[in-house]
Amino acid sequence: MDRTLKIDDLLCFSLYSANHALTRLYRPLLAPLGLTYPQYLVLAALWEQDEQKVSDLGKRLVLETNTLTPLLKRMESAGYLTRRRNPEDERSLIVSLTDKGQALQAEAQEISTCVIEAMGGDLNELIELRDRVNALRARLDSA
Amino acid sequence: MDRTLKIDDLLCFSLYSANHALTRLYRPLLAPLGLTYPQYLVLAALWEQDEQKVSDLGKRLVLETNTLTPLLKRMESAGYLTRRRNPEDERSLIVSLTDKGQALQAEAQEISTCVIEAMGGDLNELIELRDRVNALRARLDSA
DNA sequence: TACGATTATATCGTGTGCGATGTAAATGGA
DNA sequence: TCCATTTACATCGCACACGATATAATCGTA
Repeated sequence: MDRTLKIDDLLCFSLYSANHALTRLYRPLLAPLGLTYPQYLVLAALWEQDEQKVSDLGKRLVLETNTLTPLLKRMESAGYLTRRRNPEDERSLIVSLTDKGQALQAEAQEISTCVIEAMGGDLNELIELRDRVNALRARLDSA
Repeated sequence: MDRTLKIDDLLCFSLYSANHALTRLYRPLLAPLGLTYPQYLVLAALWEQDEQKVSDLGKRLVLETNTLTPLLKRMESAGYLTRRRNPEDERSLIVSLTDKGQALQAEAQEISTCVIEAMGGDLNELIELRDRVNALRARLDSA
């Protein structure tokens, strides 16, 4: 019997669906902060390393400028970050956290706790799953 | 040391990013058929069981009617399926494959082969990963 | 049977994602 | 120096995804 067809569809659908479930989980947690999940990821990237170029954020999050530019403008309007031209290369734009953007990191700790709670399982299991999913993503990216 | 913060973000980001990578993988494979990945999932659901109500598809794919209605209309325009009122309950709509929609199942076999190839690894590993991701999704849905 | 509540789908607005294309700054020979 | 090429970001159009809301059909119950 050929098991080929279903496995692919179902693993793909698992990831698709788990991703939606996560977004649904984050939505009410982030809504009070006026953030969407992709916006939260941008903040997380900037908490890790402030003052990044748009292209750096794009590499880190694997998003194109046609996604990032309007997203960053919305976050700038909301007062979470600033965008200024790079004096050393006027083509590029440097994205920096505002005080308000910095301050959110503390609240994010609580959100993380909620999310881990909802994901159940122990941390080791989650870490192992993360590594396996990352390995799959790496294979897909190099394909 | 508190490892709490990063793990959550990175597992969530892993899923988010792996999902995007999969979509990018499918795009060029589905483009010749004029299909998007969510549309392909609808076809897959109908190949499994034809003549489903919109609400059935919504449950299967975990999508709301505000997503499905326009998507199904596009697929109807493309000639892959038909939408007709349920004579037994005029509120509901029955979605059925056309011959053209049925015929695509054969081509999907090739796409699956490409996708499994790109995901590398052996089938057992992919199946195990699928089960773990599904278990996570189940925990998230019940939270 | 009348009618408020429920159910199934549709519509609207906003925010991603991304292919295709545009624009300005920087780069690299000839 | 000149100018074609490349690079970095912006803009446009289309397709999800979903909260909020609308509408029509059905159901439940007095």
